[in-house]
Amino acid sequence: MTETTTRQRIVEASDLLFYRQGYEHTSFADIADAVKISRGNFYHHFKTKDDILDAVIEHRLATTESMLERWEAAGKSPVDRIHGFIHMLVANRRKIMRHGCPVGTLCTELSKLRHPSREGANRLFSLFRMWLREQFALLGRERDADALAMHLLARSQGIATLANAVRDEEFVRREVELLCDWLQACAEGDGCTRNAVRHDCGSFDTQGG
Amino acid sequence: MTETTTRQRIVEASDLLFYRQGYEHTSFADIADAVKISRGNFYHHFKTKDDILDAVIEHRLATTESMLERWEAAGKSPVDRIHGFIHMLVANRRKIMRHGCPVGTLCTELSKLRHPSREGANRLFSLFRMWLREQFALLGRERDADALAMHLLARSQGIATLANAVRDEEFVRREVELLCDWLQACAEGDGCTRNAVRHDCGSFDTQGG
DNA sequence: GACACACTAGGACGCTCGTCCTAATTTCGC
DNA sequence: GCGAAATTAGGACGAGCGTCCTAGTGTGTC
Repeated sequence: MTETTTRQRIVEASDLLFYRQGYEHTSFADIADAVKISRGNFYHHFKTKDDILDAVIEHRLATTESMLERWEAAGKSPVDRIHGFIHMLVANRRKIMRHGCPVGTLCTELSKLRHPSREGANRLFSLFRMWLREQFALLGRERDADALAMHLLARSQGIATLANAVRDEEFVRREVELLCDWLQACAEGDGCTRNAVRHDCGSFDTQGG
Repeated sequence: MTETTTRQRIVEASDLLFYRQGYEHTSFADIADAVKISRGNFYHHFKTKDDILDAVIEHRLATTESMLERWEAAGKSPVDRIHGFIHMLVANRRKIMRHGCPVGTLCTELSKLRHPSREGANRLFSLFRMWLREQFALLGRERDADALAMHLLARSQGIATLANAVRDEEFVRREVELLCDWLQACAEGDGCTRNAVRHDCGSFDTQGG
């Protein structure tokens, strides 16, 4: 009882701190302060800091999954549901401008740290990717559903990264409207994966390591 | 002479390490190993680690500026030059898949650390932004040149972030082709900032923050 | 009331970090 | 060649880190 409560509080406080300050920059002391327990008490709930990270990732996976299920139930059409995804950028714009996207920034940090849980964090991306892919398939875009999902994910990540850097709310608004236009176009079939003329920009160079 | 050389070597080694491992995760010992000098020797060249970071940012600003000047000279038309920017994603795709975008990941990290040099790093974004804005203006898009520049920056950032997460070269190739299509459309006037029908996705919610 | 067990507090441990000091070595103008 | 300045090496220092131990407190069972 109190075990799960304290553990839960540790996970949720860590979740927030990892998001705001980054994983590496958050210390046991920070978490202990937030949860108001003694530092030595951690060992009873988590063996190592990495264990806390894993619990945070599991927690995020669970909340994301249930959020997607809610969207699934709430949206009447695939367009509605994808629109719900896009709308996240608007609803959370203040957090995003302050701390970036929780998923993207965590994956980026763990990648730099070459952290074992890197792949675990990537599963958060996969969750969104699979869900979006399904929505685009329902939209009649079975053939390029995955490409469309990845495209939307990338656009969202880019908006979050730049919004965090320049802190421009108008920019977020503008880009979200563009995404809505794009979604509309997707629904009408003339979407965006390789619809127009081809340039010769596909010839890859070999420099760079 | 040897002063500037050693200092230069410290800056360049730090530049690379900050990119690969992140600023916080890189220690004096790491840099000393890379430059092959003793740890105590740093103090003669830089007072603090933050000073090294500032020097690295200045160094990146300088190299970026000269790169943009080279593009300026090499590209025959604005489309050519913007295409050069987009092509960066292809030329550096391996580095990007391994470590993300040098500019974006640094800005994101310094933002989380609430680091004083955060704004300095953002100037790297500004450099690209102003350059791209000028190119779009020359393309006859004076009125929305800045929006187009920001849009392209965001798309690039998103591609870099996701490429780093999923490590999918085909994804990069595909998205770069989409960017080329988009650039072509921009050049033909029917670009992308608010061209299509309007949805009601502009009504901002107030939750979050 | 005794016992087992979950939980907590506080601090010790060894390590790495950024910083800073001092002494040796090199460089270079004169 | 000499002296001053620049440069280097090596290590000391205190602080903060993640980890781990131990003693103490509560709680429920028989």
